[in-house]
Amino acid sequence: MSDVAATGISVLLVDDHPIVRQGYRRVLESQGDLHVVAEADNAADAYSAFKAHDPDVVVLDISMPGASGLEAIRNIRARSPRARILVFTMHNEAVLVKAAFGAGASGFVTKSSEPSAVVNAIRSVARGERAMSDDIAHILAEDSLSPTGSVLDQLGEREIEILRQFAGGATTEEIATHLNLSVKTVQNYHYLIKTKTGARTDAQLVRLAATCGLTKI
Amino acid sequence: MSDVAATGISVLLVDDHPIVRQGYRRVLESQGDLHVVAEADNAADAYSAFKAHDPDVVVLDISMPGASGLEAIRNIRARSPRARILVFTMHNEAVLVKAAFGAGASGFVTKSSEPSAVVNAIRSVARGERAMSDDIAHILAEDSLSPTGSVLDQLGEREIEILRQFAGGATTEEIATHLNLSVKTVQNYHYLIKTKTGARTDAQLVRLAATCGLTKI
DNA sequence: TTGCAGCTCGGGCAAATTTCCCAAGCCGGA
DNA sequence: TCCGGCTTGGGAAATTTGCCCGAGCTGCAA
Repeated sequence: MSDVAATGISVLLVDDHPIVRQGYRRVLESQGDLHVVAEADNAADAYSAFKAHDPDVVVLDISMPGASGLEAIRNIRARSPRARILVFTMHNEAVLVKAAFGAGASGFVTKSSEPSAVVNAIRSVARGERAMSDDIAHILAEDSLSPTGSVLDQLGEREIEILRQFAGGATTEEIATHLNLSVKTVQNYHYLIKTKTGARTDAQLVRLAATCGLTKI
Repeated sequence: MSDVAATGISVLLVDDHPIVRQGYRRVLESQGDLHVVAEADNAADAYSAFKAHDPDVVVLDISMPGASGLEAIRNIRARSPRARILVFTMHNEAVLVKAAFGAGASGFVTKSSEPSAVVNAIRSVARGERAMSDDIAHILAEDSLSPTGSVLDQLGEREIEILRQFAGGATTEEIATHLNLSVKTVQNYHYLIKTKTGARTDAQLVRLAATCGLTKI
């Protein structure tokens, strides 16, 4: 990590698609000061690659739906709190952004950003600054103005877990079994989640979970 | 299009994320024989870029859930039936693959493929051959062995319409009103669709509709 | 032409689920 | 300590599902 200005910025690239990784690698290395020292295609490998290479910045581009992205952030930060992690994803839900920063990310950039914005974000993060793309800033700004907050953060941990499993296609009984709860309790959560989120339909619930990155489709 | 061997292969890149596009561009151009002559980030632009540049191959990487990807394929093929289109996406549903080929795609490669597989697919498609990545071939093979066929084409027109509205978040009553049907009829369709598709849950139904491009999320 | 097959539309009725309302234990903060 | 929020579930009415049924229509094929 030492002298960034002199040695350039070492980057660990995490993305589950090989070609995408190769593409990013070329874009980043064409900048001169950015060097991709390792790649990974899943959370576990990302963690071991981080331990092995101690990069200045981790660019995390996993599809994110599962909590695996957040877990990867937490794992890395738990090991080395000075790690700089830039989340780079196509998702732009306020909840997800907040969750990422809460888990310890230093930056959040969407794929719709210009390449220059991305490399600048990497440099900012490497300097220890917080970074986010314009669209993310707007989304967070909107979110902070809305009195309701952002749909999902009005849900408790248990509610989120049940919503995730439900949106994943599990039946009420299956969820009850998984979580060792009474069917009645799961039914009540189901109802509670619907009223809290304002979803009138199971389908709306699934869409909500999907747009929030709670589940992938 | 003329002499591919001598002039190389001209490529139109369609993807909604600029950095992803730039990454692909670099990967492709490093091959020597592949030249990215234009880029587009949506279906409409893809069509006009195609008209303007008449590329040998269109590499189409839109996120695809919406039908816009299929429409882009149909539009381009309608204008010039000899167009070669290689779909390049993270989705790997058999229905989607079939739909893409049905719409006139020449190839289908997933993002989990190796970069070499992708560039080889582009070359194959440019030669007029059909191309698909190994995982897609397996998925189609599996699908062809399943007696059920491809999930959605066992549904009637009305069933598909009701599934679309349902997955879009409409209640049973709303659907009945929209289509001027009895609530009971819609309920019966709902049930029928579930049994036909094998979905045990409304959530699974929504996911099915989404992966089939019936609804976007 | 007849007849079969499949789609569309809905009734009926028991079983299951959802919808609300309520209560109790637990825990963290004021 | 007390309040508020999370978690866990019971109860009962209302609604929906699951499944079976019939009827009208269309197209296709014998």
